[in-house]
Amino acid sequence: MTSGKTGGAGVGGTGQPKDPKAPQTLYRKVAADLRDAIAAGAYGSGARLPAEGALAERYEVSRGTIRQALALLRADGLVTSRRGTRRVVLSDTRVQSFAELTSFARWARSIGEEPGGRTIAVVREPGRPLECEQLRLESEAYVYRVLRLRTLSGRPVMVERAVYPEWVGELVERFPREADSHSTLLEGHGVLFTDADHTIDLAPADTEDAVLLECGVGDALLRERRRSTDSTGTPVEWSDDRYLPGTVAFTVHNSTASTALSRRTSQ
Amino acid sequence: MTSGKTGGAGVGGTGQPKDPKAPQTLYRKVAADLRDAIAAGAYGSGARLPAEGALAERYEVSRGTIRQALALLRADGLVTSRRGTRRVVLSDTRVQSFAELTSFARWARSIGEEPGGRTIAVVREPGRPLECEQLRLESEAYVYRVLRLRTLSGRPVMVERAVYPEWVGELVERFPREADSHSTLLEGHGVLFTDADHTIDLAPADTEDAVLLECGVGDALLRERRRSTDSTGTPVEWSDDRYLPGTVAFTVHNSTASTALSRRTSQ
DNA sequence: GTCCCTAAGTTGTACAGCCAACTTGGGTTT
DNA sequence: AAACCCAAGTTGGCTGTACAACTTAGGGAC
Repeated sequence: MTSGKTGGAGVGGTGQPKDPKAPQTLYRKVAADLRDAIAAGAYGSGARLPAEGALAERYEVSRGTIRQALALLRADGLVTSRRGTRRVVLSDTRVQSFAELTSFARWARSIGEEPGGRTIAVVREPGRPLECEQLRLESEAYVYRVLRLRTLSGRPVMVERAVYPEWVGELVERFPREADSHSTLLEGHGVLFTDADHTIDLAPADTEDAVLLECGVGDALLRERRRSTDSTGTPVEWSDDRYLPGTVAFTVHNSTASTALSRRTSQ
Repeated sequence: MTSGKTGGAGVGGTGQPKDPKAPQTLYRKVAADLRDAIAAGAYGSGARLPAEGALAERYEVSRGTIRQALALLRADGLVTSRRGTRRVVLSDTRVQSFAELTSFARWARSIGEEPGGRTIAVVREPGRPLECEQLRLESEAYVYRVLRLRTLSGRPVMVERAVYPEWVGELVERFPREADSHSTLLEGHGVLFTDADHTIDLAPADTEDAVLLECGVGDALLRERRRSTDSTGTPVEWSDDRYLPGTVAFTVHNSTASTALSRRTSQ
């Protein structure tokens, strides 16, 4: 490298819409550029990536920055990393990871379907013990409970029972009934999701589920319970989502390098 | 710090059995020690961790090493990390993450249950198209197909249909029929799992499932399909596991910082 | 008392360098 | 021909430094 003041030798890839909330740091730009390059087939699946040093020269950044960028790809399972040999491209499919999972609407659009949402009911009442615990509120604290039916291209697919603490619920209450995505609306009000804990198992449909999803009472549904928190670790949402069988599957990549996925005994 | 040659001011925590395969690097030791401290309640849930600089002094390592250690805890959702303020302890429950998930036996023991396994059948035959694709073999390549019934304290809980490429299958074929854990046996032969992709959804029991799990044909089961690879990215195992409802749930932590979890349309 | 601003503390980003551990390929030896 | 060994290349681990971005608490102005 020559001087290293005016950085950037083509990191402004135009591949996909960037997450508006992600800070535009050097290593994120490099990671995004490498993602684009891999998705575009610049390095075929199974090909070996250039050495870290070579990438550092190309992007005119230090090797440490390159390593930060590659760590992101590594965590998503896009590339290997083994001491002694070059990194290898594992998958050339794009992973949207976090944002896609926290928002039903964003996920739906990413697979080319039209998301829909209809709010059935919003009530404010004292939270149940489990809910208060999940939201880290003192028991009996008031919460907002929102029942929504989610559709994919008009077809009912999922029943969402979300619970919010008061400071969030007051916002959600004012959202339009037909709003596509509560999470993007919340972002507009400064409520950001940064972490989520998911529990995935199987639950029988109750009468409400059966009516909304047009299935039989007792039919098995795929259930995802989720607690989302903001950057301070404060719980923002606790939700119980139930999907019709065959409409959705959950995928996880985990590695010895990072990522927490685990089994749990039910209840 | 004074000289920084003879390292280590008490990183030899004796909390839990260490993963024998994880290299004993400095930052892993620090991370393990911090995990132990958190689990032991040294910093109550919600407490603020010491600053990185303070930890660096205490452990007599550089701040960079501390940051590597904290990144591990961050990825597991144990602590927050926000610019400008100290890290906050989020959860004081231990997460075993990878090893626990890849091995049914290890998971079972971690929750205090006695794992059991009975191999029903082992056959060598040409792989089906889906299987060959998952294992990255040319189509029609020979594979080993292993059917096992897994029990928890004697109770049948899961049917495992694993498919291995020949070089692995030859090893598995020689394992005892009642072996608890194939994955630990494979480790003994130098076959290490480092990455896994999981797909979780719901599947109806076929006649074989019904007989083994003592449930009705067509009953809904929680299905986990998993492809595990070694450190070079070579697929080592492709498995279809079906759990009786109510016996297990899958949990994931994901954050904007790392981790890939996503929805997928079924099939 | 309330508001505002500043300063100290803390984490994030980036850079540079050094050595260890490991892989690979090629040449040498047997 | 096969086995062996060595050197070059590459990633992992660790240290040190510097600055930017952000939070928080406390003091001062009003």
